Amino acid sequence: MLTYICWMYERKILPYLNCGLDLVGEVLYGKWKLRILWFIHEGHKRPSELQRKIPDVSRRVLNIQLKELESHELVSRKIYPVMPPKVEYKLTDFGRTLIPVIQAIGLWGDKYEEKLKEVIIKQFPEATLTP
Amino acid sequence: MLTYICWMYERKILPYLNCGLDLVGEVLYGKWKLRILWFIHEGHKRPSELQRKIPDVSRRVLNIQLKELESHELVSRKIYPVMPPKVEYKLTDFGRTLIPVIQAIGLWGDKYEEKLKEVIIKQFPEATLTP
DNA sequence: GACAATAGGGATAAATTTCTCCCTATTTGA
DNA sequence: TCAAATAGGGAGAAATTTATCCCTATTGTC
Repeated sequence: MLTYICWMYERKILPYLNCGLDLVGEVLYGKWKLRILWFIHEGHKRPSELQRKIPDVSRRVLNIQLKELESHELVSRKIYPVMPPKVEYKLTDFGRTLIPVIQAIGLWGDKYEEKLKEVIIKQFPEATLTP
Repeated sequence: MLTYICWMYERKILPYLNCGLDLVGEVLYGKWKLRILWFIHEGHKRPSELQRKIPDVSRRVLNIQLKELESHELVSRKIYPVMPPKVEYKLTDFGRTLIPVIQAIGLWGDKYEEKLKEVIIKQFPEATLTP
């Protein structure tokens, strides 16, 4: 049986908060979160913009991950009382401290792009991936 | 119906390989992988040592994530033909290039430990977490 | 009037990851 | 002889995350 607290799944396994890596995992462990943060940092503030930047994420999940980032105080959400509705996200001061870290991760991925593609793709049967 | 290729789940949704962050996600997106890499880097080479360093991971999952890291060529596995069995992991040259990135992540987590604990813990009902 | 764009949620299914339990095999030590 | 340590896998369940489908509401445009 699934139970939810508001929009959030009620976890049965409590988080581990032993070291810095644990803590980071709690706030960044989500399939799209790093990219969401990065695109917000790049100035794509509105949900619809973010969705266009990351077309693979469904709108539903994008909303949920944004809510989590907001609840972790990495981003803030501003609502404009206009119609049609307008919402803008931006990084908080706290969220901004994460940018150099995300950048380091992305740069490593860019630097070793070829190697990474090689080791990732070799796990898939032929013809399932078209580079 | 679940199907597995050897030890690995046969994915139905293919990976996204658009940018560096996607690529990194493919090899580091696992609950324990960053810590596994970090402890190997610190010199804890044997599976049993790693399990003692990370008691929260089950032995089964530790093995699986080690296999994935090996298949992604971030670590290498050396078997000593002795009894009882002895296995040692170490970082590959490629894996070593990741250490500064993991360190940056961990340092950020350490630096903002208090803030992170605060925003994480506030999502849990009272008395479920004992700091 | 029909339709797109805007933001977002409910319900539910599917995918994926992680966990639990149990089993193999060998050597050392009590 | 029995237990512990070593490395590791199978089967299946549970937990968690992500995806899909559909709905609300308003304004502007064709």
